[in-house]
Amino acid sequence: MTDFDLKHTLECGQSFRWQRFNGWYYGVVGGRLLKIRQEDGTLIIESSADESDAELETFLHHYLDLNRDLPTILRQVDIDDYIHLAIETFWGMRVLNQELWECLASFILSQNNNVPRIKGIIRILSARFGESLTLDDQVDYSFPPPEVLAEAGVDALFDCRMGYRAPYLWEAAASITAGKFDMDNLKCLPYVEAKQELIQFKGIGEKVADCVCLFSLGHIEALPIDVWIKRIVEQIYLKRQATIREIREFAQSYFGEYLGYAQQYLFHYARVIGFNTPGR
DNA sequence: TTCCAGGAGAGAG
DNA sequence: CTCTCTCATGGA
Repeated sequence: MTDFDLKHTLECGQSFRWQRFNGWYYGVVGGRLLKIRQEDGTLIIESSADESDAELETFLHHYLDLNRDLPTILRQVDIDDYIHLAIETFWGMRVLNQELWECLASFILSQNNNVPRIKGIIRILSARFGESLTLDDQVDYSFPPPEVLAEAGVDALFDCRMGYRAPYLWEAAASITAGKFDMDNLKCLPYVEAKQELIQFKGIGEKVADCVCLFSLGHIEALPIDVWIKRIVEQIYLKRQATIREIREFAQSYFGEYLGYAQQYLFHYARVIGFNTPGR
């Protein structure tokens, strides 16, 4: 395994489920609690589930997006000094393929919210409605499926401190439980159609739909435009205020088909390092 | 105290 | 179509 960095991949704000402890990353994926550590080119993994190494490896290869040719992608978007620094700094960071329902639900909760608090809400939600999983002395909880949250009711969700987003999450859970929305079909649709379907949910707009397309459905051309991406494009590239549409049109023509990957490097770099363009 | 966060819906114009 | 106001929460 090459061109992969576990730390950057799990800490760049695309997933809300991983936490570092004693040099390991613990997280729940696919109903199992995992602990992972990277030593140079190899990953050391333990699972709470009773499964074969081959099974786990296949799952993780897809989840961590290891099947994609990262150098080719990064070479293609490495076209100016600022993103070059981002790529250099976070080389090996990959865009995850997260589970659809958890990703959709998580990003409904993400609107007008910050990463630490999103993580907190998801932790409460999982602890209250998920199933307990144990690995070593660590305990965590699976993400509750739609039918469990639909059954729980809006008030119970509101008690998880998610504020006005509670009815959005509940309606999505109820609609999926009632069979009004086909999650498997969504995985088969091309980017533009998948995004269009996602926007039908109350509480999912263009930005959250793009997050689901990028972080779960494998559409690496998707561009979620949040306050950070808006600031980056305005300050670093356009050097003026711009509308969401202008930002999208610029970014698509500038970065091309791997826009989603470019976006994640820019997002993480701006948040962690800042907006200073390399003096030259 | 006010501002901000991986925004979106409702209403006005 | 675009612009503005509002929404619950907690940390800075």
